[in-house]
Amino acid sequence: MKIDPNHLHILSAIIDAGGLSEGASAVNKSQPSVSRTIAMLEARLGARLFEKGRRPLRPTELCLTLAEQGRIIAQASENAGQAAAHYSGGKSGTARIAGTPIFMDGVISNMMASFQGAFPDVTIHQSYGYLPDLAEQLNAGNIDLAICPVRSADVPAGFAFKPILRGRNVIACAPSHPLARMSSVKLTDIASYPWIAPPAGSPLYADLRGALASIGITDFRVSFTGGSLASIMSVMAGSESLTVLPYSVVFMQSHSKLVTALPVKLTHPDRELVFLWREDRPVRPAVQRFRKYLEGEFFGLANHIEQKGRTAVWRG
Amino acid sequence: MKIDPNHLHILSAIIDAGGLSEGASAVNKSQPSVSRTIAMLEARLGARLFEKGRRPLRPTELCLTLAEQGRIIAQASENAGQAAAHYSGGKSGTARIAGTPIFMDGVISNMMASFQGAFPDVTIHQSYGYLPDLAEQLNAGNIDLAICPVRSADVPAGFAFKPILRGRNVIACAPSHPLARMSSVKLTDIASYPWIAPPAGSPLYADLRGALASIGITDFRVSFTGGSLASIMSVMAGSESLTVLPYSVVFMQSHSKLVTALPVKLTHPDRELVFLWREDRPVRPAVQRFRKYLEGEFFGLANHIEQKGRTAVWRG
DNA sequence: CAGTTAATATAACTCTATGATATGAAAATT
DNA sequence: AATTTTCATATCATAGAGTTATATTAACTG
Repeated sequence: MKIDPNHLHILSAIIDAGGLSEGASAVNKSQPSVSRTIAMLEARLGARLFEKGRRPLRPTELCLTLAEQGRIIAQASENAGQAAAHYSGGKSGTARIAGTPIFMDGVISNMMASFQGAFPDVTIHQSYGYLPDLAEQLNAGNIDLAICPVRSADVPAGFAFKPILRGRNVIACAPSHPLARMSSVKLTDIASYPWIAPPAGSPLYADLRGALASIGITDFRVSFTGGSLASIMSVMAGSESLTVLPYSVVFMQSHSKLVTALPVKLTHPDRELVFLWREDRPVRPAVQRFRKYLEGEFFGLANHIEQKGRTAVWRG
Repeated sequence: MKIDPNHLHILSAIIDAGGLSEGASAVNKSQPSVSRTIAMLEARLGARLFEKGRRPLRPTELCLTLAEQGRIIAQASENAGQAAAHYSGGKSGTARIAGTPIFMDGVISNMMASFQGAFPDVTIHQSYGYLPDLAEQLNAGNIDLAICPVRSADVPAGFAFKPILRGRNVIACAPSHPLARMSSVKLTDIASYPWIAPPAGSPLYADLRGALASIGITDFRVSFTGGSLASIMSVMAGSESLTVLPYSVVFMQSHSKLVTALPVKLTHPDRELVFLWREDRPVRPAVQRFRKYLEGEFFGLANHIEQKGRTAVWRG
């Protein structure tokens, strides 16, 4: 015997509300509607659900048994509605994000942590890559959102993008570095220290060459290359090496007292940090919410950077 | 967001069956039907449930969440159907039965025990009473079925009844009783022993007087009166008292070695043991099944009684 | 890389179930 | 007995769900 889940739901509503009319309004239906529903159910079951001719409607034992299941159904339906609303509001779901390693580790990871605090039901899958790879992953549908520094003109066709931070590179070193205590840094001072080169293929590597060229340094010694942000930081802390990093990364990591920026004005790279996604694909709510969250974080970050950078870094 | 439980059920069926067409047949619907249902659901939710343009239908994470609830709903619905079928088949539910104490304790209780073994989900409420009280309880709807000895003509109006056993009383005593070893019992022997009188008001009490009168005994000494079957049996076992009991009771209790019937032929009472119920009230399946079960048991019992009684009791 | 196959989507139409309002009937209460 | 409360019934409109037939399209195959 197949019983319509809706009917069971109505049944439980009647029992719980303690009356046919009350039950009807509990499920947003009219009293005649549920009355007929019950009558049909009784006919199909071949058994009474309520004792005949008793005015405070008295449920049969079968009725109570079925109402029990109805309650389960109501709950499940409610849960489903909640889940859908949650999902549509971006409060649950999955966001798959990828970006260049230094930014992901140095900036985004912090923001992901606070996002997770606010939206614990959103699962974030993080991975790394540079522009060509990121574009490919987006095309394959393996990730939802990419974050990387790129020239607007270089954005491949078919992608939507949104700039979130202007590129601003600085020369970074350990706070204990001899140059870090000087109020102004001369180019000749810089030239004598070894350099940590970012991973080959990363935009930062090109930035390093460009930035040094802009201040007249064309010949420099590389003491360490490759590695993640964590290894760069470690090497920097234990040596007198210098490197070029986005100021946003230095800023976010400054609390760790492992890195500081030298007051040297480099020419800014012509790239911007942008969000990239496929414009033809629907954006899942969780991804949308995650992106909006990051945009907000980056907005605040950009202000802080402008403020502090002007006084502490670009004063020269 | 309110979601139709049926849709969730369909969703889970699709997931579990591993395809839209398979899912459709799993819920006894056509493929286009469920296809459209899914399309409508997606429209209402404003989110995809299956990834677009993938042929082995690939469910979205939201879809899986909702399908989970759908599975719960399917299960509940199934349970309800089972419960209804069980109930309609009389395999679950409640049967409220009442009868005269001696019969209930001496005969029915055994049958109830085996019935419970066969139908453990049927709840039996048992109570005691004599005809006037039983009729009242039936009228009030407090019990579903009464069992008591009654003359057909005495059945009150509005009641249906079904005879299940002809009245056959015997003189009962302990197996250790001096008379129990005699192959034929003379009236003068009987006259010298004390009697246990059944509860006043019970049909058996009248039977006792009538039975003894039929064999010429009008003056007898009552050593014990009232009490339940258990107390009568106890008193009988510890004394040389005699009593009158329905042979069915003696027969059913004979395994206990506490009681036996004397080979004395009493005139049978003009009452029969009958089922009584209100003919205007619907009979719940559990009650129906219980009554049918008892009828079967009594049919077998009647045969055994005829057989054994003829050789062991009424041989005189 | 056509061509085939299998699976899903769409179209067109029917019909049942459900919705609402108005109203009748009956139990419970006063 | 009158009144109130509560449930049942009648009638009609309509959305949803069912069907079959057919178009589309992803995946497979040689």
